[in-house]
Amino acid sequence: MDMTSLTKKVYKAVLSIPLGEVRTYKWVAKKCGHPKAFRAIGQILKRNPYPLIIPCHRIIKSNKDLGGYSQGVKFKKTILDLEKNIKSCLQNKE
DNA sequence: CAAACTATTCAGC
DNA sequence: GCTGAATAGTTTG
Repeated sequence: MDMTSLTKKVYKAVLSIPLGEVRTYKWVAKKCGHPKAFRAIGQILKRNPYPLIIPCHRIIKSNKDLGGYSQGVKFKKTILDLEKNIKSCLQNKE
């Protein structure tokens, strides 16, 4: 398990993102203490050994652009919409 | 150890 | 709004 300086911090940062919410690479980079490692973070997420335990689909570009996804941007969009649906369901409690 | 690659970001026009 | 250049870290040889 390559827990490099960024990897470890990125994991926690990404896992800290609320359901249905999205953060930018810069946001994660800054939270990790590496405000200029936004690209390296993308690399880690892309090559991350556990894409299932890491909500890497919640990471998008600063322009609100999806950016990319290890399993396909299309899938990423689907998950984002799905998470929003789940969030909506949780708030819709009577 | 050095080079190459990258799911990005910023600046200029 | 789009194109070009820059930056920082991971990965591979």
